[in-house]
Amino acid sequence: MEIEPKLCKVEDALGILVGKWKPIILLNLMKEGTQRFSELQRNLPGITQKMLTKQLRELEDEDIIKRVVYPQVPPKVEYSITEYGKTIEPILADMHEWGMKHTQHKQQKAQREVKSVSF
Amino acid sequence: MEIEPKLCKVEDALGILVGKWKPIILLNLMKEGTQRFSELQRNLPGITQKMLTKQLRELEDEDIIKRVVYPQVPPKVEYSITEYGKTIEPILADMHEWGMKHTQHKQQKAQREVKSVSF
DNA sequence: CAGTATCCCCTTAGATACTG
DNA sequence: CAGTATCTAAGGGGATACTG
Repeated sequence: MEIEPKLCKVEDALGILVGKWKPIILLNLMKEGTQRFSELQRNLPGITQKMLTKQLRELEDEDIIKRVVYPQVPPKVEYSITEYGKTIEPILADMHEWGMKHTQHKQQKAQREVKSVSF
Repeated sequence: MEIEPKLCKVEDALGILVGKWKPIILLNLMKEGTQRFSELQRNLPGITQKMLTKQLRELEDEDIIKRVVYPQVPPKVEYSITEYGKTIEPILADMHEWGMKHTQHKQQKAQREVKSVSF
């Protein structure tokens, strides 16, 4: 690999994904496609309006998602992944895969530790 | 791709990398190999002892790095990437690559915005 | 419906000083 | 050398109420 630590851009990519709700928001939009604000809120149990708004704005600022406002009453706002945003999908997929293996790894480690102290 | 959002393990992988110094610590250990506490501190300008200790402990807890204490005076402690820890290297590489493209993307976007308001 | 505006808590991270 | 311990500031995130 050989990434020169001084020139490291990992943080830049990380910054997009960091935020309690960002990965799950992205996965939702990627899987379900375009959604309204209220739909997203329904699909993200526990998120508050404030947090949903904030995370969406940040993702929008990075060009990962697109926000379309329909000038009508009551308001209608739709969110979707941009073409550019789709380029981050493989990274999410890899992280998901690694995360699954890591869950396993930790379970195995925990098992070993239990055995070594039991008698 | 199709990650089921409810079963998403992205957060688990993300948790390993999140922390102001973790990516750079990992890249240093991956590139330079085994290093002592003081070497790491030298290679990470600006980090405090407290932060370095904390991030190292967290990475150690996740089995990503290994800590070896030599019982001598003055103390000598060496840190290195575990075999298991190396499995996260491709993800760092991908994030670095994506991060470089993202930097470009943002610059191009900024250029377009400057042009559209100039005359 | 799709947000703002407040208030509040907790965690993260930095600065600094101390120790086996 | 390789850490702890303590204090503090800043920000992330939650609960709740209000609005065009």
